[in-house]
Amino acid sequence: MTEDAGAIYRAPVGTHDVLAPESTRWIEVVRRFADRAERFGYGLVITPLFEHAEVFERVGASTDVVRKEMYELTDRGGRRLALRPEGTAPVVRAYVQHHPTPPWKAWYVAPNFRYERPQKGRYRQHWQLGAEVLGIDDPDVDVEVIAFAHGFYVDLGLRQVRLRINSMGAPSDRAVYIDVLRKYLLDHGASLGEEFLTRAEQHPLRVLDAKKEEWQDVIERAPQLTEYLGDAARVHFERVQEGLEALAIPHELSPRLVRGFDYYTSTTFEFASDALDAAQDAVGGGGRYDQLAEEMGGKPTPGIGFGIGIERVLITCEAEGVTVGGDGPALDAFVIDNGLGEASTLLVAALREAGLRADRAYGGRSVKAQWKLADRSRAAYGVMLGADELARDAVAVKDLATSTQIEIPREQVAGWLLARREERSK
RNA sequence: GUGGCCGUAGCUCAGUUGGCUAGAGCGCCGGGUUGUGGUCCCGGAGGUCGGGGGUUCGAAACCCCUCGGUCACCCCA
Repeated sequence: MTEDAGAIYRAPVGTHDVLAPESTRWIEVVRRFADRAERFGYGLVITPLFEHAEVFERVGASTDVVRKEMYELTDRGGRRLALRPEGTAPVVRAYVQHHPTPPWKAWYVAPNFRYERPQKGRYRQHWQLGAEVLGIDDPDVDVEVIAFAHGFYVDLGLRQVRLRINSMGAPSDRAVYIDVLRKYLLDHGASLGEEFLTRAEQHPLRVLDAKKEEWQDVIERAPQLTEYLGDAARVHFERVQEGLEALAIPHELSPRLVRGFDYYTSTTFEFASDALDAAQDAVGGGGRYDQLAEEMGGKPTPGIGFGIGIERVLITCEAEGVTVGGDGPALDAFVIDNGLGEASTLLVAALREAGLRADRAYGGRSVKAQWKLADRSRAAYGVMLGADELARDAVAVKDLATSTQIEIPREQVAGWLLARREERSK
């Protein structure tokens, strides 16, 4: 063992192992999202964990994610690859490659990788749930996509998640605006220091979401993007808002909402939780990216989608006191063997094959110890088989919550336990 | 990349101005008479005090380095 052993044999910085029972919350969140995707008519898309680095470079040269947070590698064939730092680019790449019939509605659950200093709600590997629709620019799709995400939070029981929306306009609108904004910032921020001026010059939009106190005055008085929308973008944005209102989805206009990727056009939105500290309060976000497919060498294809951070969702649930997944019995039965061995092994096997969740102890533990394990396992029933029961071709079944115990013919146990489970789920 | 705080049993933590075989609660294992858990009682296992170096008669405590955790900034999910 070297002195580094303590650092080597542990999850790398910014990554975490998720074990049960914590992991059961994860699978539940994913399951809810998958159900919802199915109800909305989205199909699962699975893309590689890594792509050619260029795929991600298309998401924008001014984004930090691309500039300094990508995990890049060169494979043995000399290819420049990168671990996925965000979910949309690979999906668009898959669309361009396979040209499925539009509108193509796809959802995904996948880890993203960003090389940054970890802190609460921010990790080097984090998981995102997401959905994308390619091939149609109907504002109704924007509304549907937003409703999909919004409903997901509501389903989970979250009440403090707020929706903010904005429009980035058409690329031409945005180009005009960026020039206006840059000029404004340079004119009014001369006293704010070099960092401000550099950013205003190079990435004026990035100034809008800066958190620096000293900058806020200038930022608040800045011209707003929505004032520079062309007719098409303005009408589109109005229809999105009307759609949200029709579905009674609360939302607030957020003229300074600029998302982290350069590819956004038109509608952009973000879900933030009041239960989280402002620094990392975004629990999901997305928007339209009508140029991205074309930038990847495909035909001009509009698209819109969102990503939701699973870790942040779970943190939010915790902050709001919302429990994900039930805390009912984890097992239907825990089988206790009293000196028989094989007969008990067969019983567990039979219960499992019958569709019941059943477990047992190993290593020849005492009967007392086995009952203790049955209790710890959060099983609904302890099912004991010993010489006495075997003689009567029965098993002893004890309700671990009420401590009442009865005897049931061996061949009826599975059916009986299934019936009890049925009752519990009502 | 920059900065603050922290690092003692599986977990949460105590360890007084450096000084007795390093403790507690929870958890884990066993027992409380022969086949029954969750309460209670008794007992037990488990720690190179993150790692390395230094100061000292003596360090878990002090100093340096290093690794790790955590939080914040930048920015994002």
